[in-house]
Amino acid sequence: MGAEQIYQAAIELFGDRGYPSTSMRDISEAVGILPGSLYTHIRSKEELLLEIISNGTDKYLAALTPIAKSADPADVRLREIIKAYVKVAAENIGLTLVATHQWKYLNEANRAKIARKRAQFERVFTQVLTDGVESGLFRPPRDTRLAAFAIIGMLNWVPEWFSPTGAKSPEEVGDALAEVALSGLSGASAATPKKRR
Amino acid sequence: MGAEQIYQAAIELFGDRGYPSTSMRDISEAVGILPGSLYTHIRSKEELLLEIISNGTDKYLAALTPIAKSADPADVRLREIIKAYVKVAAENIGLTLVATHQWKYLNEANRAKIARKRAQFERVFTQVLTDGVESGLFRPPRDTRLAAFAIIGMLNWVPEWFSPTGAKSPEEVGDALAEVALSGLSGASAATPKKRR
DNA sequence: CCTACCGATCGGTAGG
DNA sequence: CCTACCGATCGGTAGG
Repeated sequence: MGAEQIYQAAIELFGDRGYPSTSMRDISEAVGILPGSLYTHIRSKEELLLEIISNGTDKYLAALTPIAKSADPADVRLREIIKAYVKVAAENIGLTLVATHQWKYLNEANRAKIARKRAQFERVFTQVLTDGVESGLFRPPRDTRLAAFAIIGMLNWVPEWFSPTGAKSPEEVGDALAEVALSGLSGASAATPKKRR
Repeated sequence: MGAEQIYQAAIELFGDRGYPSTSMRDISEAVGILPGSLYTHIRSKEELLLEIISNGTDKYLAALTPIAKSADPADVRLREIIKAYVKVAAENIGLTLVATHQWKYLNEANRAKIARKRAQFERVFTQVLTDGVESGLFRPPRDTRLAAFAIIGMLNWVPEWFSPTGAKSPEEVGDALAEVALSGLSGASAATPKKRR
């Protein structure tokens, strides 16, 4: 038995009930030891949260950054980034919920560390959007950062409704969201991307 | 002095720190009375949260439902719904954050009440999307509910980044988000809606 | 609206 | 990893 089981239990519990209303006693019950014994494996509740959020954000950066930096056209890159996000989110719902929302409960120093990673995450999107505008693939939006927030918001909402046992696969969800982001809902089928396989 | 000040203080505090980590003592300090005195005006912390979320959700339903039911074409309705959402969100950031995220902390009976209102909110979007497909204004999406979640997610993210003192007005933000939702990022300017005034 | 207080629960530790 | 416990804080109440 090790720290790993404690982290896994904490991810599920923090994701379900939130950090402040998950007690160390809840976590200790989930892993089957007594509350005080947790502290052989971890330093504090705060450190547990920091580690989870830090790893979670890193997982997204590792999945998205290579796509953003690839040589593909910006529209292809945006589509792949969206699909990659949905895939990671579908496989890590609890982790994603914690990383997206619960950094607010970190102390100031730790929140600053995570803020840097979050800014990096944001830059993945603004970079691809800027590239797309410069290469003439995207209409110049009124504000690039705002357009990035539109896409990021769409994605951040996924773990709130996606069901691993539902009818839609992560692939299908990613395709559908990429279509909204790239072509919107209205307009002719000319803008509709061809189904690839 | 009355219950109103307590509600206002609770909205700000719940929005900033979250429900579980806001204490009744925090709220009592914000309104300038002692903790026990709160209970002359409110029944419990739970009831305070329920009232806030219920009113918040009602505010959105009141703003969006009439637009959804209007006789305008579906694309116009969707644009107006998005703009109305952003306007309400910009004027009620704390309230919106609480209503969107903190219903999870309600007990089961109260959570069920709010779930009904949330389903109604969701139907505003699916209805307009369905209308748009039937009238030929929208391309048939792979899944209407999923397309609705894309738009809702985009909107739910707004209170996380919108700044009332920032450069963009709610109007501008609403226009920009409506453009992404309706036309997407890529494609010809033919799909770009004309600026209206 | 205050004084004074309740039992429950919190994160964490000393000492084994 | 357990026993036993710490001081702090929690939502809420009785009685005025």
